[in-house]
Amino acid sequence: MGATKTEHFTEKQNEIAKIAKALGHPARVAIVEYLIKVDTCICGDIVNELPLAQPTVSQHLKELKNAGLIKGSIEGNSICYCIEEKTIEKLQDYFAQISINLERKNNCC
Amino acid sequence: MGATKTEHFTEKQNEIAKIAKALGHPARVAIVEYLIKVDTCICGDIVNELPLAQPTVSQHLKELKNAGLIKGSIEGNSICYCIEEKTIEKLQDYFAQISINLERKNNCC
DNA sequence: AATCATTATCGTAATATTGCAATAACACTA
DNA sequence: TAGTGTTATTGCAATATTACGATAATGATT
Repeated sequence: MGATKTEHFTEKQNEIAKIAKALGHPARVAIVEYLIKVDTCICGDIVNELPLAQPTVSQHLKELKNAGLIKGSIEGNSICYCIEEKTIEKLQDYFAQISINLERKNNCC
Repeated sequence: MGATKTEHFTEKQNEIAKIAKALGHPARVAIVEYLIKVDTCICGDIVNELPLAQPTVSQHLKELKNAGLIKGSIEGNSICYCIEEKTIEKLQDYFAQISINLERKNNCC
């Protein structure tokens, strides 16, 4: 045991969980926020922005990429990372939809 | 090592990461969706809705409660669980803000 | 070609998560 | 109070995550 039973849940549920999980670490939240703050794709400067060692940052970037939250393209001797807007949008839509459904709720608690 | 270095990040980043982490498992996404779908607080019927054993569900509920996504109140011999709307709102606001910032971005990729 | 700068991968240790059987705790009911 | 139904806790095994030193890989610079 110890492995998540993904097969029992819907594709959408697994998708949301995957994206949420990628944002389930403050370093990765910080990376995403930084990419948005600098207002452009960033080439070779993410490691210095974080209080973590280079391999650790690299691993976090990999996970964000794997979840589709960022994309990276090789640019000379460094790598340009930027936000994958579609995925952020997907999350936003999801929570917006949830909020709409919540408003219809007859608050019983 | 192995423990997250929360002390190096902002309170907001840790807060968002904590909520996102709680949603980083399809079973917990399913629980939240179910609580919203039934359109009311639900008393003693969550275990049957999930393809997991009762102790596992109980643990997931505990984590959702710990992250502030749901709240439970004792109601006779079962427990009423419902969505903590404030927390969902917090997430929604966060992603809405991010999306606004993204729109201002000069898309370079 | 040698060096430098940047990022990725490997290997490893510490810790956390996932899942469940067994059991406990609790309130209701007969 | 014995029994029933519901939820929580404990204890454990399997797996995943987090972090980083060492090292490799890659492209640019000299």
